[in-house]
Amino acid sequence: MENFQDKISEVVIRRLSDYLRCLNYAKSKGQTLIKSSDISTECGLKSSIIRKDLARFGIFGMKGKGYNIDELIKEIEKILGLNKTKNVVLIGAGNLGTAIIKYQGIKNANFNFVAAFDNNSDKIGKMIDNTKIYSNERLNGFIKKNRIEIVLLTVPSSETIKIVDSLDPKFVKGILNFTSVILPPEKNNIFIHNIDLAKELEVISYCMKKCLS
Amino acid sequence: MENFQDKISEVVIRRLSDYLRCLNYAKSKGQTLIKSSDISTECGLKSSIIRKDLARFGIFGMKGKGYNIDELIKEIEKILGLNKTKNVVLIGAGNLGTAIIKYQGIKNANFNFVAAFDNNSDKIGKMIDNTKIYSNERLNGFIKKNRIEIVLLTVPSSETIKIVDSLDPKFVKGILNFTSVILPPEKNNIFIHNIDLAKELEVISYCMKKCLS
DNA sequence: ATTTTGTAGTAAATCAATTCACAATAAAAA
DNA sequence: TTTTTATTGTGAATTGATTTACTACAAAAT
Ligand SMILES: NC(=O)c1ccc[n+]([C@@H]2O[C@H](COP(=O)([O-])OP(=O)(O)OC[C@H]3O[C@@H](n4cnc5c(N)ncnc54)[C@H](O)[C@@H]3O)[C@@H](O)[C@H]2O)c1
Ligand SMILES: NC(=O)c1ccc[n+]([C@@H]2O[C@H](COP(=O)([O-])OP(=O)(O)OC[C@H]3O[C@@H](n4cnc5c(N)ncnc54)[C@H](O)[C@@H]3O)[C@@H](O)[C@H]2O)c1
Repeated sequence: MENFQDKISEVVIRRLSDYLRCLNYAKSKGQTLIKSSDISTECGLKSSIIRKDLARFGIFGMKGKGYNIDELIKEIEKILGLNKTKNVVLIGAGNLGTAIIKYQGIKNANFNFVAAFDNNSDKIGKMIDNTKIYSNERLNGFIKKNRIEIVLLTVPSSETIKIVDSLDPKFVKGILNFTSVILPPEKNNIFIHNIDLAKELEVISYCMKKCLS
Repeated sequence: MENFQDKISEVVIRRLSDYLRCLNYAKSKGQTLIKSSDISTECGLKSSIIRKDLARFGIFGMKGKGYNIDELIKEIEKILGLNKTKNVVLIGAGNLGTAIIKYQGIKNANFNFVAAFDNNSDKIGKMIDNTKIYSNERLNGFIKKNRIEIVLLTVPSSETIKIVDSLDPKFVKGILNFTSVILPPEKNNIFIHNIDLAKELEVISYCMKKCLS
């Protein structure tokens, strides 16, 4: 249904993620149908682009009525690959890593937060909430055995490259990189996204300046 | 120099931030000149777009030689508004907030991390590293007195809207919102950027799926 | 039945971003 | 000098994304 697709750009995928949030919200209020114009106000977009985005993936609504929310959620989840649970580990259980481990948001939905890894012997063997911290040495065995597909990386920046290069692309398909080493969008067939606090601050800084002029 | 500018899109600003990182790296290695093609390999872009981005802001290199690194850094910092220090506070000194407070990365450069705020009496008055945690009640007075321009928001999502609406746009010009409530890019004349972990995971999930097909 | 209403679907038009391709020019080499 | 070399700067071409504007339906109202 969405595989006779040419090239989908990342902005489209980001919009689908917005639609999904909006749909779940509408559903939580008991709605069962939604108009493209409702999604559009909620997400700050033109309604036509929403219809176009959906049509592109072979998703159609009912003329005069709108889209069926449940169906739409299911379709978008399928497109985003959220219909199949993915196993996730975190590497580097420091300040940021601990915050993420404690954060419940990830454990919902379709991401199965399995374990954390660290190389500090004070931390190895401890639990953070329900998540056990293992020694880094067991990382690759664990990834293989537990079919880990996603890695959250929160080690010191000096360790970033070494760890990324050690991950087995046979299993690991995606990395969310929180370190300040900016990695390319793909490396060894693993997709990488950088969460770059410095860049976000710089963008905000620019916007603020413009607003004054 | 950069104000007879029409409309600059956010992607250009994000690229400037990339160039800056690349330039600082080259500088740290002792280079004084850099070619657009060097920046281009480092940032994964075509060299022509780098030259075009820079020319657009009235920044020019030397034909046959390249760009002067120091000058380029200074110009980009000016464009991004990094030449003037900005005061920053964090609201919500919980798990994530504490990690950010302890993170040294922000304190460098041009962001002056001033204080944290919380409404939990167990936390008020304590220090996290060198940052003091104040009561939320003192927030607006503090913002006014200390000319706080940027807020990092790490409160529980249920508190997000209330706090955003309480911030005085006379002083606060930008918010980095880490909560799971997604805010519009601008509200009450304050620029807002959302750092949305769920969305990043969804995008990664999509990329992974595509890679398998 | 027939008309009206509301909203989806989409082709064409517009707007925006990127890349190409090459002239301009400064420095280095001959 | 003159020639060669390297790299910038930029108009034109291309590619991509968004918006407009209108048609096609389906349901509701008359
Ligand atoms: N804290 C933040 O808010 C924040 C913000 C932006 C970026 N970052 C980045 O996130 C990363 C982590 O920051 P932090 O503040 O949590 O640092 P931290 O020092 O508190 O945590 C790093 C953890 O990684 C562990 N570690 C070190 N080497 C390791 C290895 N080879 N394998 C496994 N574990 C290893 C350490 O034992 C430690 O527990 C850094 O790269 C930092 O630049 C942090
Ligand atoms: N921890 C993460 O990795 C992570 C990741 C993504 C998003 N988030 C989001 O970040 C936010 C914070 O997450 P957390 O894990 O640090 O939660 P947390 O509960 O540990 O921290 C929240 C802090 O805010 C304080 N607080 C509550 N109400 C307040 C108010 N009105 N004014 C000031 N302070 C107030 C609390 O006392 C607490 O210290 C949440 O919205 C969460 O959804 C967290």
